[in-house]
Amino acid sequence: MSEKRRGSYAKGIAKREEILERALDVIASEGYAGASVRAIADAVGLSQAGLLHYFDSKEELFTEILRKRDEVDAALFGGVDATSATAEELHEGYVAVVRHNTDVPGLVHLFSRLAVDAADPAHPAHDYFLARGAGLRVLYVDALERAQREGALTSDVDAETLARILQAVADGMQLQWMLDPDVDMAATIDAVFTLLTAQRSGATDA
Amino acid sequence: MSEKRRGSYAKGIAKREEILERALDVIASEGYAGASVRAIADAVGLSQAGLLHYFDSKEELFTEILRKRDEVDAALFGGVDATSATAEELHEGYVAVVRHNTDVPGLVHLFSRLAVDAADPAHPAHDYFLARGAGLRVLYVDALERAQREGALTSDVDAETLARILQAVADGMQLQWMLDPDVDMAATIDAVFTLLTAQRSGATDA
DNA sequence: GTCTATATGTTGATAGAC
DNA sequence: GTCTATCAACATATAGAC
Repeated sequence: MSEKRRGSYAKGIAKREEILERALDVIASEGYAGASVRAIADAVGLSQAGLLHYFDSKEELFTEILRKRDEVDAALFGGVDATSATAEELHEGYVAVVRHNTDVPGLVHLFSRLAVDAADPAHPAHDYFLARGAGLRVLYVDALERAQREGALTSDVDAETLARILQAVADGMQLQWMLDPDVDMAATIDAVFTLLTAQRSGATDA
Repeated sequence: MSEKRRGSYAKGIAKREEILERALDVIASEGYAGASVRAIADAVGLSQAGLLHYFDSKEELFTEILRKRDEVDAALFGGVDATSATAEELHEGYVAVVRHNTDVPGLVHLFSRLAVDAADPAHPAHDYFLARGAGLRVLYVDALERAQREGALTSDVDAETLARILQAVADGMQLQWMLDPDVDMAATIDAVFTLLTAQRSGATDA
């Protein structure tokens, strides 16, 4: 999982993890303002060159920070690990994550910024975002399809598309929220789930 | 509407517009790759300094390019002008715009990039995005509320929130599409409208 | 109004001492 | 493994000639 690292073994890898965790904390609490390598270096108590000793480039560094964030979030809330969540668990987990994001504006900013930069296939975050999105959607589709079969969810739209919509709303609401922190991201996500579940009476009941 | 411009009058303003239109074409066709002022300058046939003669800064330049884009789009599709669109017209217009965006990846990229940068209240695009979002939502809310009163649309979620969701899906789908151009933005937007309209049988009919 | 030239700043990355 | 020092590569913005 970390094959391309240099001659450094356990010690170096541990330090690398430590750096990422520290960077995560700093960005979360102090925000991301076009964060440069130097800024992160200062924050984690290393020189700029010292920091880049552990990462091939700035872009890789930031990509790894996001990866570490996912890891931490997955541990806190049932992330990509939860293989067989119910739609209700999915709903609650989703809202919980979004609500939590409100407390880490710097990470939201970093995520959005990299999501745009990652459009370039040569950017290290390109594959990260592709894999992340695909992974999340697999998780969603699984839960959504089950809910659809149980009639607890609309079947007017296929689960794959529903998953994309859920992801899009989350990402899009982050943009709105960054622009105006008064916007209630969690409430809006919640409303989407209302839309998905409210209409099961249509073809089934009548 | 353009009061802060310098001593230049009609002539200068016309040139400014010409620059923006040209820049729009170039970015639309050749893409936006972290486009610098110099790149735009080359494209429009001016030196970098010559171009900045018409704009206070790079950030203002790019903001104005987006503004011009809105202007052009509003003329092509019923944009912010259409005051009393029906939900159906809204639906069609929305999908048409999104479909059109597929042909101008550079503009989509620029838009997304600036949407992130505009999180900073000091960025010239901050007010632009705030006003743009608010304007679009007023338009949507108007049409959505009317449709809700007619029972053609779900009333499980208030129109204001629905408008935010629609906006979020569009912005979020752009991120997904930039990452993977195979993603069908228009179809996904279409599915959202399906969600909004499919469930009107719930409380009303039964 | 537009150019050339340049001031000024910042960044990411590297070389080499310790 | 970490630092200091330094580099080259831009970028934007400005000054001043034409």
